[in-house]
Amino acid sequence: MPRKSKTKQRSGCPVSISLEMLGDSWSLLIIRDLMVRGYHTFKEFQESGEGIATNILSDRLKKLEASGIITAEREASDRRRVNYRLTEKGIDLAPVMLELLIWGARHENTGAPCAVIDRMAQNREQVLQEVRRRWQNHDLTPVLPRFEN
Amino acid sequence: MPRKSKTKQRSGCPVSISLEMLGDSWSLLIIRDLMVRGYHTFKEFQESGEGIATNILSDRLKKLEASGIITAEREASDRRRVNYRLTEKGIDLAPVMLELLIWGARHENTGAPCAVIDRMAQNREQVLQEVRRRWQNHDLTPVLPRFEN
DNA sequence: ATTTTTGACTTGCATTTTGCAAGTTACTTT
DNA sequence: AAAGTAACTTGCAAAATGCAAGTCAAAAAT
Repeated sequence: MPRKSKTKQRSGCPVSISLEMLGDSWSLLIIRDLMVRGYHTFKEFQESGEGIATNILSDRLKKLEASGIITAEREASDRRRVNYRLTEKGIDLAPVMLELLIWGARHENTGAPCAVIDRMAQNREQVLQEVRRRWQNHDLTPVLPRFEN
Repeated sequence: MPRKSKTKQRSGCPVSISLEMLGDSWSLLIIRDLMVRGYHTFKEFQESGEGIATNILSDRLKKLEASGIITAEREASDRRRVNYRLTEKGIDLAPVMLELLIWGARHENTGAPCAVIDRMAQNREQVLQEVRRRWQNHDLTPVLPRFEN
């Protein structure tokens, strides 16, 4: 009785495979923190305002690392700290993130000012270039602030 | 003791709010079926190759309807059938879907031929226009086939 | 050089969500 | 009238999640 796999059969559709990695409520929020807020430590994610539990955060970081979306590296100057960083594969999610942001802002009452979002929607390519530039330069200046409620 | 809400406090960030509606493994797959495959009935979603359980499918359809992303309407010619359809808000998810598709195809071994995806990535606007055109015309011709595994 | 604090996790346990099989109900077809 | 079909429900076990508390190594404070 060689039954190894958990019978979780999904199709080979790219969308389906993407969702196997990203299809939960937390993964993309962590990626947002890394991508547009310049967060890069456990504590920052934890305090990012969404209220993620530490065990779940720990689990998601592991899974994202296993998927090759982020890397984890201990800081040289303070060995307690772990620095999380997007890989190339991770930063390539910027277009998905941007479209999700624009969609949410357009169809829901969010804490984000419409003017800001409209301008981003008008200049998608520019925004994406800027996000990628900061990633390359290890520039942790936030692209967007926290939208408080 | 007026404690109504389940203390589920999330931030006002558009991404967070979007994920409250879409952040699970099934919702976006149903939307994909509606958007690019021309599926529109319970049975079609069920047989779409991802193996969703009927109780979950039923639940997600309700939630998507409650979020204003889809509508449900009984067919006149066969009152058993319920026709699901994307709303404007729903079809506006096309850019998110497209970017998710491109990302998945680029970074994972999917069942989708690279040439097809590359061409889509090169002509994003055209693809989006076509998707929207079909939606407007109630044209159920699939934009993409099922990528078998 | 101890003690305290900090960052990044585990662990235990109750609650919630999911997956699966088996109904059920309202039509339609034969 | 009987059989089939579409869209669900229901019941229950298994898995995932949320919450509070604890661990552990490294750094800061005393």
